[in-house]
Amino acid sequence: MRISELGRRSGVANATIKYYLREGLLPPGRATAATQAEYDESHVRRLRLIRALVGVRGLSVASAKQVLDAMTEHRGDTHEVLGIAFGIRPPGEGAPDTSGEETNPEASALVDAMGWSVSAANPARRTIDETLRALRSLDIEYDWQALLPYAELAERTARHDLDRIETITDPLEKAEQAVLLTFLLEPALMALRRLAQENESTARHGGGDT
Amino acid sequence: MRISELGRRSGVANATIKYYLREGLLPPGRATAATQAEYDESHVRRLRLIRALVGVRGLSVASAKQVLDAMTEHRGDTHEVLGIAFGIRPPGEGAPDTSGEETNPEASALVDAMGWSVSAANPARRTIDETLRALRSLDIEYDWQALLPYAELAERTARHDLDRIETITDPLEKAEQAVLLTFLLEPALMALRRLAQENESTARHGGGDT
DNA sequence: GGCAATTGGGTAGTGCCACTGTCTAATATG
DNA sequence: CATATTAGACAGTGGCACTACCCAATTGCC
Repeated sequence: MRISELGRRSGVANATIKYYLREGLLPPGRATAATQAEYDESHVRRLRLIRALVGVRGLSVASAKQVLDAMTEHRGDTHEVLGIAFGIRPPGEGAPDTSGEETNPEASALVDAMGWSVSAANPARRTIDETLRALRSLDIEYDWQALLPYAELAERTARHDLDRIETITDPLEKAEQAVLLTFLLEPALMALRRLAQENESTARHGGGDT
Repeated sequence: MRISELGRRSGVANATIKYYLREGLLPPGRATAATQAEYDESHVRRLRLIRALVGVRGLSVASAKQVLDAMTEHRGDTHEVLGIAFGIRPPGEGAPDTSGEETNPEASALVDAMGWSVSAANPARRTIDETLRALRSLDIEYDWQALLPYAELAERTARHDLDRIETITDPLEKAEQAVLLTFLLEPALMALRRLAQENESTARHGGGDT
């Protein structure tokens, strides 16, 4: 198919497709002439993938590209794909690596306490220390130990995630699902927490309606 | 104190403080003359709060304003504050309300199944339906029932959140902590999940190091 | 074969956002 | 009184995610 049909089938504007092509998010079609290229089902799918990561999850186009690249390069290696994908930080500050040094003592303590084995380079460590630092700068007493119960719940969540991914045999699909379930599910999980919070709050404070 | 000291003490650039004042995120100081205003500790704190919501959590300035407004207006009513705060959607699409109609059948089914009592207006419902729709548009079999185990974990998370908030007696602080723990903790919780995922993945796939 | 319609590819423009810089008149301070 | 600082208003900046336009080549259709 040509670009117009691709646009129609994926629900993405023509000009936007060209933009994604330029940015390398979408692989180019098979050129049949100077002004003609053939796209196929894989392009439609890829576009939906992009829209999901950018639109639903809210990743930046650049971050989405990294995720997508990791996904297609290391097709088989779920572990590797996730490793790269985790390096993506949501829109926010992004000081360069700081790798090597143990700059995140609280995350380390937490990881140790949980008996987890995770790379020192996992940027999630920094997120945790940053959050705790922010909370304390607001005079809220909060340290890694306060996160322990959450870590326990996160562990179960992760087990669930991995259980699901393991049911897939095709290594291509596996890497893809790993990324999708990790990233796309995040807003939904936070949404669940909010629903649960409202429920719990209602239950405790009585029906404080409005 | 005057603006320069406020800037020094909060670590926010002078011009940025003026910007926040203009946007209404930061209440104006007590004007002592046409070109002089007095700021106090509450301004320092508020600035740290803003930076936490905008910088760490990644809220937009406009969203942060809504949260902050809700927090200061309905000081006592934790339930109310959270209700308003939940209305904030992270940077992403934002179709207007669609209130009233039951447009989110999957979220509703989930809420029913969990026996939760949450307002039909809670925007988290939409997030859930959106996510599920996105997943299915990518040919991934995923419905609200697949979310049930996560909902169960979310419920426990929420209980924890509320437990902590209940320890606070001062209604002012209470509302503030509710907002902070709900919002600021989100990146940390997702970070925990990623750490747990890496750990679990390593445990299952053997030490697939790199 | 002729011709309107479509296409690829490139460049420039748009709108929004979160600041940032500059200017002015009015203090504050030594 | 001289110098520095400030509040407040406004214009400018840089980044991002598109979006519009243009052109030459090609296609489909009569």
